[in-house]
Amino acid sequence: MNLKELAQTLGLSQTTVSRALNGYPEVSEATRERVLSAARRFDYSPNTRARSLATGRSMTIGHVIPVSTQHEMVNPVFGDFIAGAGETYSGAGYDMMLSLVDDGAEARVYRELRAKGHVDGIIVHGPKMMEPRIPLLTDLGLPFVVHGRASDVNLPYSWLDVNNTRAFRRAAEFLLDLGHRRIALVNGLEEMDFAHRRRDGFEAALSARGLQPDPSLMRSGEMTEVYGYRAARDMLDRADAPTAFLSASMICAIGIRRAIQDAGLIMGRDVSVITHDDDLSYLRNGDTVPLFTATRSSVREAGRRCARMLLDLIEAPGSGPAQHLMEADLTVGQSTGPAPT
Amino acid sequence: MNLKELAQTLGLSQTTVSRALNGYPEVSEATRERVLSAARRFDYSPNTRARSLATGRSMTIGHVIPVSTQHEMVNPVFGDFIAGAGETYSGAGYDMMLSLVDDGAEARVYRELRAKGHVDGIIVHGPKMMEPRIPLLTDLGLPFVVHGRASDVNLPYSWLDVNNTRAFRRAAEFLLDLGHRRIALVNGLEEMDFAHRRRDGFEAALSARGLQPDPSLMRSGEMTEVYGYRAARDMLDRADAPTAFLSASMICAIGIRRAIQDAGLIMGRDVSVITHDDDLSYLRNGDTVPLFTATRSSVREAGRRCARMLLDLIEAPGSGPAQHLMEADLTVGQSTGPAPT
DNA sequence: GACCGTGTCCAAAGCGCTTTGGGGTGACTC
DNA sequence: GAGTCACCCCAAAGCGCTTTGGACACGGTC
Repeated sequence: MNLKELAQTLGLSQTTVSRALNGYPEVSEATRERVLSAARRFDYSPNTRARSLATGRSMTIGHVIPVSTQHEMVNPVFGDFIAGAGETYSGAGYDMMLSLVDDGAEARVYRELRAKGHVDGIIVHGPKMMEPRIPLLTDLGLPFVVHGRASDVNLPYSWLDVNNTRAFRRAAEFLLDLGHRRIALVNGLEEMDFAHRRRDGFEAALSARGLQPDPSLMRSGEMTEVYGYRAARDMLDRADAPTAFLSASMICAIGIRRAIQDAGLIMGRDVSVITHDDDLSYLRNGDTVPLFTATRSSVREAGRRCARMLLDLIEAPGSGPAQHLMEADLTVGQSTGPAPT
Repeated sequence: MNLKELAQTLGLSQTTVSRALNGYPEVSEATRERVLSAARRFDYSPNTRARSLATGRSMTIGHVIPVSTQHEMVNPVFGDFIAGAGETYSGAGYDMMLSLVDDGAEARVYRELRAKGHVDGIIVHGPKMMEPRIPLLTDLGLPFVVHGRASDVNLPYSWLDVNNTRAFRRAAEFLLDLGHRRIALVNGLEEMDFAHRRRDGFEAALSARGLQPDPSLMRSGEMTEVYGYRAARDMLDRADAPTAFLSASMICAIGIRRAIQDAGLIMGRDVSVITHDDDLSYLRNGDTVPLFTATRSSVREAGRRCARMLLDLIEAPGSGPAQHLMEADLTVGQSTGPAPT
């Protein structure tokens, strides 16, 4: 059933039917009722392609996920982020489009998305420190919101980020207060902006206590379980092993815990661990008592808010870029304790 | 830049330009070259909405993800599945659309997708045993492929599934061969078809050895770390604790491992664990030596193949439904050993 | 009665593309 | 030299919707 047929059935023009359905005032209440009930009866809903061709709006948001072919890794927070964003979209009548793009081919994809008119806006995932996508999208005039930030970009743009620096600074201070002096950082890839900021926070905390960060206690890599395990295993094998770990993600932390156990040590007693916790639905941090001491910030909530920001940007284009910084809260769990003497 | 402008610039008609770009034979090679190079130069790519309005094909595949509002859980395998499917799509010029739908509202969403003409086909995720979506989609005439199967549906339809029954049967036999007699099953939600099949395989293995499955050793729930932990903790606390666990997912298994350790036991010596392993990119099963003995089947590969099946179905509608069963292989890791005497 | 709103509806253009149904040109046959 | 093909190209219709620019009727004003 399309508009034409529906109009014919009702003995009305397409114009009137369209207006009735879209809530325009130029149509009497009686007619509107008649149209609406017929639309329901015949299960009519307007063809999106035709509509968006006519309006110039696609009512679709694009998510471009960089997939590095070397690593073949899909960020595990992605599902939760999408779930949050999806809630906002479906409430507002938007659809969500996913493009998985090889690292590096992003420029082409953005240009295409723009030219094809496929999306009204874009969420940028996984910004690096110097993020060429930001000037590119600004240039293309496509509304976008970055999940995260890019330190080395000077343009104004919309972003939503967790206060990574402060979170990791506090976490490090917490460990220092417990007497730990040799603290390891098992970080994400440091070309990623968030990882860089976390390292900054970590180093700032050490420096404030007059400690030199030890490069041999800092690792950077993709946040898998195996990476966490190897990094921790490696450092624990040393004579001057760290007494505490700061981990970039729950998954890493699970690897670190495994390494601690394999070394015959006990987490929370012999070795302390603090991790960042994205509050993933399938990987909650313990039960009533948190398993890990953690800096927590819900990535699902981030998804909801990013989406909201983007829709606002699309619907009020004049409003200019907005920024939003979420604070992570430090919850104390069983994985930390005083430094062994 | 749109087709009209491009045609004007070249001094050709829209028809010719369109045909040149789409590889029709009615246009000379010289002209085609001229058109293609101009298209590149002006960064032209056809407006998808207009094109799909004209062709009746949207070149988009829909993924409808059920999100139960009670559980708020996004299946962690989802990211990897999508990554696999995405590879196939982008190779074939298809886009991917995601709809997150409250459990139960799916019927409405499918109808809408159909009426709006938004997608050419659909991947059905997470089929239950009696899956109303299958008759519905058949009825709507929308091509679809199910990732998984639905035991209680008698219509012919396309699916791709892992041989869950055999995988769990083999895993259970492996444990039985090691002398285990009290084996626990930490299963997924048993209304899900895959969980049901796994249970079948498990029970079949026991029965074949003349053992009665003990209902108090079988749990069913959403496959989170905490669920695995609780289930195992619970059972290990009993006087007649199981000596082995069969786990529905890596994430569960991590929880089970934690419970074993908390109970002061050693995995692989005191208690054995076999898990199903979806080969997630961020959660590889150990390093050179597999951590867990596992039935492994790559969900990313499943995504690739499901997508391929769907595209085939769309491009050759007459071909009828296809089925594909993937076998999981059993890899032996450090988590299993002879039953303690 | 002429004029002006106001409320309700409609015809037709246009969004950017594909595709149908020719049309013109030159080479080749007989 | 007329007829026949290829070959290359074009004008225009149509996909299903929104939106512009009226048209028409009816009541109220002066």
